[in-house]
Amino acid sequence: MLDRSQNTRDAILDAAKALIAERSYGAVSMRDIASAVGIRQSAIYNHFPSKQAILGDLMMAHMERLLAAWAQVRQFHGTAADRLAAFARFHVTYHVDQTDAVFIAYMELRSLEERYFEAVNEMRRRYEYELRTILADGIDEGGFKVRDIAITARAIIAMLTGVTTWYSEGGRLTTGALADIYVEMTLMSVGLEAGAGRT
Amino acid sequence: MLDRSQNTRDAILDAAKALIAERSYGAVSMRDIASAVGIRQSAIYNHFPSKQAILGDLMMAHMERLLAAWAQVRQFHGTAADRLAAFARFHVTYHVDQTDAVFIAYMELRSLEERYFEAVNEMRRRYEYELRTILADGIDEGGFKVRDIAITARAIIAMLTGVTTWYSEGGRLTTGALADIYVEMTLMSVGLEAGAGRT
DNA sequence: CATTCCAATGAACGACCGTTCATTCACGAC
DNA sequence: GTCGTGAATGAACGGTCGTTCATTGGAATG
Repeated sequence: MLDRSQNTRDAILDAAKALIAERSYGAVSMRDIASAVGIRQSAIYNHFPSKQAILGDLMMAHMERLLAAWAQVRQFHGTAADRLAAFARFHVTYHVDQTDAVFIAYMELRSLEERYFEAVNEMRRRYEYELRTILADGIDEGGFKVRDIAITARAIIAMLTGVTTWYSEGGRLTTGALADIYVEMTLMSVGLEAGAGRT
Repeated sequence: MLDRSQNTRDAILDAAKALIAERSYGAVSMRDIASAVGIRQSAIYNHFPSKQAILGDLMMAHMERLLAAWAQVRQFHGTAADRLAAFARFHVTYHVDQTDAVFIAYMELRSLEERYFEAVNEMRRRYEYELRTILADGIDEGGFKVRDIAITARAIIAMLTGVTTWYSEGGRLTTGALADIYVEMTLMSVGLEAGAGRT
């Protein structure tokens, strides 16, 4: 029965994600993870070769899901302003539901062994490149005021990702209203008027 | 001779800051810190009652220095745009030189026992309030397009603080040029034209 | 010179760490 | 009914963790 194995494996990943986000990788033990799943520590090694592999799996899966989700949403047509708005809206709405994974992805990069680190970092670069392309197109089209594409891209991503550090469900705003605000700020931050992006 | 004690104490704090920023609180041992300073682990307890106290001291000192540095720079006169520009410039230039402390302050908040956590969080609120005041003034004066003061303040701080995650000395930009870009993006993000703030 | 005081030491503590391994167990395939 | 397979177990491993403590050493004070 492969199902059971898959479920236990996922349960381990889920428990590890929640625990590491709460306490950090170094502060979570295999015994903690096992007891959250309802098994003994040694049983984990039937599913993962090491503690590092759990962290590596978590971060790789997070970045892969992020890139795949963006690939489904991205559009090549429309003005650069439209595509920037779409990017901002996607980033905020996607990340708001994944605060644990985002937190780990940003905080535990340094806890990763090189083999995982390189792969995760490469995916981060690919994601950032998507935004850089939009900014470059916006400059070509004429509407964007951007002094430095690399810095602007990172500044926008930092601004948008910041939502995960304070957002909590059941706050005063819906996800949509929250995204509206971030979309507008993003557009304005590259010199566009409020309301420029149609998305 | 009080000097020697003070120096050893500072050396412990400096070593802990660098090590924790590199590896995280949970992954740094008292033996690691001691050996970086050149003493034995047990000697640390002549200066700090516990490992937690070292982390607490680091974070409290960081926030106190930040608030004190801002208090020296802040101006009550000038337009809101000027003061926003001054805030952005201060935040970027100050944080760029303190990447270790900033990283710890953001990452290890959850590692802090409640007593320290409350104090540190209160100082963070005070700092954020400075920016909120500027935004509120800018709305009153008429020039700012801000849909939500709380979210805008956090978005701006996240954007500006983000510089610490990738900036490294000896990069292609001077600190001043870097700050110029962030100041301009900050002003535009609240709907001001590029070049609005005079600072 | 004698006294005080504090930083530093090295050994030890109980606890917990990640990982290994022989073994047990439940189950579907033949 | 037997076999093979893979998940789960509990005990154990060597090591490291934060912390304690009696002791030492070396200035500053009187």
